[in-house]
Amino acid sequence: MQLFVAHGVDAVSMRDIADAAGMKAPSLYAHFKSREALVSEMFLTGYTEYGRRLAEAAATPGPFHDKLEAMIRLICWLHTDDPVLFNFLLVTQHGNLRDIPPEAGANPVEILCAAVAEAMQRGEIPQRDPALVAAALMGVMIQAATFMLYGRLTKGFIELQGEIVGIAQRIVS
Amino acid sequence: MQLFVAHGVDAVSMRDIADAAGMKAPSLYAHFKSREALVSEMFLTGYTEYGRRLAEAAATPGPFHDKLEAMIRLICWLHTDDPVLFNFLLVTQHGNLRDIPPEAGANPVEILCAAVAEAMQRGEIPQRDPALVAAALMGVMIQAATFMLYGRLTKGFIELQGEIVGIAQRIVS
DNA sequence: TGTACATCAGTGAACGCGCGTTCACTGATGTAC
DNA sequence: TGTACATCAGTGAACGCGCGTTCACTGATGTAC
Repeated sequence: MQLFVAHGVDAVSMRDIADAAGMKAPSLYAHFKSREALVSEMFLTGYTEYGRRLAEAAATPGPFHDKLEAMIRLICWLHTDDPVLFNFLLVTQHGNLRDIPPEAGANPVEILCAAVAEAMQRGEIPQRDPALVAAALMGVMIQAATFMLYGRLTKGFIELQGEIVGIAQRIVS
Repeated sequence: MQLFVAHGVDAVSMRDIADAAGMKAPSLYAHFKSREALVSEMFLTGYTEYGRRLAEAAATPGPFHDKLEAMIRLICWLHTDDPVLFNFLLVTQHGNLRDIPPEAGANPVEILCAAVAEAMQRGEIPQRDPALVAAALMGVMIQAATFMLYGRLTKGFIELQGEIVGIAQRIVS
């Protein structure tokens, strides 16, 4: 993942990957059917794990504001805990998002959209286009991560957590 | 650009590009020094043009809220006017952003950051981390565009313009 | 304990392929006299 | 008007390279008797 983030997914060869893993290229084929399978398995594993965890946070009992805060804090924590994984998902999203099975279960985007839509139906937050509001919430996190990746934001998610929760609350208010 | 957006930048060969342009691959070298030069010239041209236009919108006279609204509406318009260019910039950002010269002049991100920071200094909006607030504003636009690209948001920027302006105003409030 | 065999992660060498790129050449168009 | 030449965007054929991938083989480890 470090290689993919540093050089871009398509600039990394099977030999590069094998080197980083301390083996030779042919050995990789004992673990992955093909290069494409390797990349998409890495992506899907991380992506669904994020989905699973986000679903937990979305299940926080109480009002929507609590759920939202739990989700935001979770994402901040995930980024801080394993920046390489987060950035890998960030950088490769456009190459892999097309092929994600649309099954809602463990898809972070789907989960956020659902949580927002539900809160609107219950009248906990003002009725707006739920997909747009979900996009706005995701956008804050993703763009903040992007700014960090390119050094435009020097503080990390841990320090910014509080401010981000504030922004999110205002978005849904 | 259509090819790049549809298949990903690295999946498109010089022969593909030449075909789409109604010529043969070697002819491309009369116009671009190399494949890399072709891609980065396409990116940089679009990116700086966006920067130029955004700088105009940021120069809207009056209070920050007017500037912000002008910028949001401009971005909505740019996306609607030439979705292929917008999506090209969206999808290729992570491959090209690293090599952008840091000269502030025509860099959309820089311009937004500067506008936000200035409004904070003048006390027009609450003092927060300007880079984070700028990231949040960009994030809304970019993630909305991403949702549209992957069919998760069926409405276009024209219809959503008003709601997006509202979200942006709440972010900086 | 010692011997024979099975297992299996890992490897060296090689494959065919499609890529980016080069280059001598073409042939239409413009220009000079 | 006709002829000779200059210009130059575009091309066909070919190049070397590094890629993903295959496959027969290795050699360490575990197991049966």
